[in-house]
Amino acid sequence: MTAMSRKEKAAETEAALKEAAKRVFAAKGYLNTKITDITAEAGRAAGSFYNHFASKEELLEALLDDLAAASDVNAASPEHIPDFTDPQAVRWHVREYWNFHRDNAATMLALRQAAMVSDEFARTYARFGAAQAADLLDHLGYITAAGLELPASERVTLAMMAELVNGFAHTWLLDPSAISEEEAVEALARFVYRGFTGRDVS
Amino acid sequence: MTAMSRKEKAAETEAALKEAAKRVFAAKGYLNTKITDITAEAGRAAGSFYNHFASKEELLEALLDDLAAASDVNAASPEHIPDFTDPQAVRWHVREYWNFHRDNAATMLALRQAAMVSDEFARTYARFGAAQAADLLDHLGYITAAGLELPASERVTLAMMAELVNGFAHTWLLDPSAISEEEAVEALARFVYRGFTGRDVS
DNA sequence: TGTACATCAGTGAACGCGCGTTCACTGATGTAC
DNA sequence: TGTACATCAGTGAACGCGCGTTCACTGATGTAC
Repeated sequence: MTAMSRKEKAAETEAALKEAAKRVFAAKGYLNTKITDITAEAGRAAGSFYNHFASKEELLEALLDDLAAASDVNAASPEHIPDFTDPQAVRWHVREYWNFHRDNAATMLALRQAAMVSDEFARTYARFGAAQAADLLDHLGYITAAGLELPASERVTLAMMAELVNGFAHTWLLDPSAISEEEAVEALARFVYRGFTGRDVS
Repeated sequence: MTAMSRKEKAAETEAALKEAAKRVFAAKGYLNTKITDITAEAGRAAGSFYNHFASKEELLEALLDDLAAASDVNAASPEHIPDFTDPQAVRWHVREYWNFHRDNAATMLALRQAAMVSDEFARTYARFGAAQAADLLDHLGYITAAGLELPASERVTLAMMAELVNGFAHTWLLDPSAISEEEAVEALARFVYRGFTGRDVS
């Protein structure tokens, strides 16, 4: 281990705490995790935690900031098709959500758990859902423009989709052996496409 | 207040604690509720709780037992149609789930929250889902028998439906003003029917 | 380049708050004779 | 029917555990001159 400046050392400890937190959250859940579980996993003293975060809540907020920063990167992809009358477009979006949940499983689990006990995080969680929905609103327009009928208003239709995809991904993460990712994405995409359009994929 | 036998008095206190618990769970959630919140709401002393329940977990189990006993009553209804190629049959089942969640909102919320921190309750929650699914397995047979294709295997299809209906009902209970119950049931029924059959309701 | 002092990240034992749980006590109901 | 004692539901102050949080201390890095 080479010599480090103070800033470097502090940044490294902070990163170690965040990574340790994600591992511990994934293993035993956010609500069951004690501050000392995180510091122990990170190989630091208990007091060190408070040099970087005022509380477990603040650490979670930091994780959420990281997550928001990371997901901005792959926002505009060339494969993106907004026309939801095309099953491929729906499948692509479902896969995006799926990958997001899989890649950020620990943080999303923590957020869902935190939302159960804190109004603050409940609002944050709702904001996540609203942001997802906003991106898709115009995509539904292609369906009505093609003369097809949504199952409900745009807002409610998107809420149902979010519940289905997020909930299924969350449940899958608790037992990943139940079904392969490809099967899961395919099943969700087909269910959602049918729900949206009232017709089958083929 | 007329004189009561010991048994009667104890039963009344136990009932009062359960009812108080449901009110407090609904107001602030299971995980945020302290034993003394329940006894205060019930108008009893803190120590009284332990004459009836060894812990908050045991109280929740008692609530779940009550719930199971109550739901056995209206099991076989004359309106029940198992043929899921009929949109009415799907709508009827969705409404049943919806009513169940609405009528037992506090207990179901508590169960969902308890499942986040306890493997024991996570298993109980999973058992609830499995019991729902078992009742519907043969209903899906009507769809394949009619030459229609499910979006995935029977097991996965039912898991998706459960996620959608339970999740949406749960979210709705947090903000019942967003949409009327009739609209919610209609939207869910249509989405599910389309997802199951690949065709529209009409 | 060297010395003296300041600053800071990290440490871990100790503190103290919150809340679950206990228990000696009260008053009422049940039982024995 | 009456008396004496036993039993039990309920009470609430007090106890104590668990865990978040603090803080005096250490050793290393940064700064002043």
